[in-house]
Amino acid sequence: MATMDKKNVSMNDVAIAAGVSLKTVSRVINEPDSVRESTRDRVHAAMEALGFRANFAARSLKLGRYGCIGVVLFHLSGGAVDMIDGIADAAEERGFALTMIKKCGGEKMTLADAARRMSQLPVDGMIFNLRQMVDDFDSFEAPKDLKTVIITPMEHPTCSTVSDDQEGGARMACEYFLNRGHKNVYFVSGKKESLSSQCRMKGWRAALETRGIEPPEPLQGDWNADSGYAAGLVLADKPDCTAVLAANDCMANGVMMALRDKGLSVPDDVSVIGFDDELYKTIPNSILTSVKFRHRELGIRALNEVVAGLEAPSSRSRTLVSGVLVERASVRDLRA
Amino acid sequence: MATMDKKNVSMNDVAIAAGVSLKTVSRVINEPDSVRESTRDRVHAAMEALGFRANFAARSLKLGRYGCIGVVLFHLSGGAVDMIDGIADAAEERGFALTMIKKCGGEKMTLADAARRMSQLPVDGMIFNLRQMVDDFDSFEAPKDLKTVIITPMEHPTCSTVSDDQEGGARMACEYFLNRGHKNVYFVSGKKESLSSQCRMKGWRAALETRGIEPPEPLQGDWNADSGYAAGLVLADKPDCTAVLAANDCMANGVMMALRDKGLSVPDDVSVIGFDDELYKTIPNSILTSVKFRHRELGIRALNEVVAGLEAPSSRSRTLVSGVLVERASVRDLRA
DNA sequence: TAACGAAATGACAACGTTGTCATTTCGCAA
DNA sequence: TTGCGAAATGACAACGTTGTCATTTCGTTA
Repeated sequence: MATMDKKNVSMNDVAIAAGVSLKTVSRVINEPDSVRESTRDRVHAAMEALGFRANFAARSLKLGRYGCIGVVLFHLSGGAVDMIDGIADAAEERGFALTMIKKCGGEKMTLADAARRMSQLPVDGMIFNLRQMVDDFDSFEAPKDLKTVIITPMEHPTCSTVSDDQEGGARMACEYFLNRGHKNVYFVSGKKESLSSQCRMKGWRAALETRGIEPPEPLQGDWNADSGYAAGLVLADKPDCTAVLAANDCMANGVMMALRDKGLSVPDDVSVIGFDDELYKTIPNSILTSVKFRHRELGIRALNEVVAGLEAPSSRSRTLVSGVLVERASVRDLRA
Repeated sequence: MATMDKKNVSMNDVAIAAGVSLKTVSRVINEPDSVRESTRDRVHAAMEALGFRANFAARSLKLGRYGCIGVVLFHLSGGAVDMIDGIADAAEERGFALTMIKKCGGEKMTLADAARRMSQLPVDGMIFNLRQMVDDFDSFEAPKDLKTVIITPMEHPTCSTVSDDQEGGARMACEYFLNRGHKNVYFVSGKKESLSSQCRMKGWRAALETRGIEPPEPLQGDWNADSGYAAGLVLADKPDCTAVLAANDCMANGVMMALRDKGLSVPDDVSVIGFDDELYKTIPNSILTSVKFRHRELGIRALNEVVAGLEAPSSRSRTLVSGVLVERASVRDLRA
């Protein structure tokens, strides 16, 4: 039995109900201190009574900004949760909301298409979460008035980028092996098209070559344990294989299981390192040493980068978030 | 060296450049067929030349809607990725974008607070992803003009809800045991505050009681493998324990490892079922039978429910998305 | 009490679209 | 050519805010 007069209650309605001008209502919302307390109370009472809610569209139209950051998901993988979590938290902290769309697969998976769609939405800047290669990566130009940050390990000619230091993480793991007397490191990759996998492989290769070691042929996996197991069976037969770097923990676990099934011990016979440090969730007393990336931190950095660039959309920076080696017992020190 | 005249190009600028009226530009965008082809081309050319992008705020203000659905994340867990994926896909398909905010922990974690924030943002309706209890759940009333769907296993007095049928899934798993001759089923729970865990436990209890079986004391876990391992050590000593239902796959794996370490075989001595069907990703040749929930489907349903209710925000419905039992080899048929 | 500066409030335009309704232009038959 | 209905286009208001500037009210001092 409340007011059914109009669909939405406007500031004007509140103003009339409170016996003040529209502008005063506006002030109560935006600069409360400039309104006398008695007036303010009256307005608040009227807002409450009428169920007033400020109109986002009108406000944004006048202000020329939205208070929203766009997020484009090109790909949704496990690590993405933590990253989104970081983005969302950082956004909340800075008073921004997120506007999200998904552009997976299909012809539409280009940066240009995503940017076109985003720029029709309420956003002051945007973040692209790109985990695979897209056709127009190099040729893409972001809208000049919309700060754009791409989460990708590749460098972009005009946009800011943020990434885990996947390459550095892989290098770190290799050096960890080599510093403990291992003469070579085998590598089990993830899916071919994954940029993460490619970067991890690149880092592995670089680390070996730096030491003058010829990298052996990498084994192709698909992120899942079964492919790691298959790789492990092959590796078990290589007498020179004392160290294996797997592109994620699941495959590393597969490798370890295969080695054991072949009568080899980890770490006594073969040492193993994985990525993502998530095996402990699934395996009790897990011994797997693993390179962990701080996805949450990544998201936070990406958001901060966008917000920092709102005033200067054409600025460009490159941020790398380093990984951490979580040491457990899966690596043997051959020097001992 | 392009136009630096104004910050943003408006329809009016395009109209002048194309030598038509502002309204004609509007028509080119919204009802192209009502504009002569030659005129249309001229306008398109002008839009291209000036880099015109329609202003979201002005458009929404006039139309009275945003084309965005709000999503509130109260909690961000593993299954949430797939759910968000489903929501995003369904939204994309129906031409909606998502407006997302996070409300985790703290005093602010009430439905009322989330609704207040959301209703200041560009949204036509909203989805709350609620995996834990909040104080004001029962007393909460959604804004009358904003369709609200809550993803939660609990029924809500006024809002539509969507949920996995966690209870049914647990019941299904128990009956699977009982139908194969098991006389009792032990249960390993997840974290106490988790609604999922509570519902799974409820279903387990109900299934046993329906058959006149007194449910044994449930074992308290925390979702991770180590807690499952601890539970497994306890269960290994119970002579009447032939069947274990663990509230997720990680703990189920912990249980299995403990049983094996105690010299018991799965499934010969003890049968095990888990939840979420994700062990195969981490364990090669996994034998764990598991109840899988279709999180993606859940997200799709939630979004569709919101969109369907946009015109009638006060409508209310309850949707349950059933789980699926993925059969592997971890359950022994005692009748055989 | 008068005069004054500061504080509080108000009137009005503007943001960039779309809806309404009026006007112009077009194609075609007489 | 003229006339006519339909198609194409345009003028103007409106959506609900906030910024600008003018006006009113207040508290203080002379």
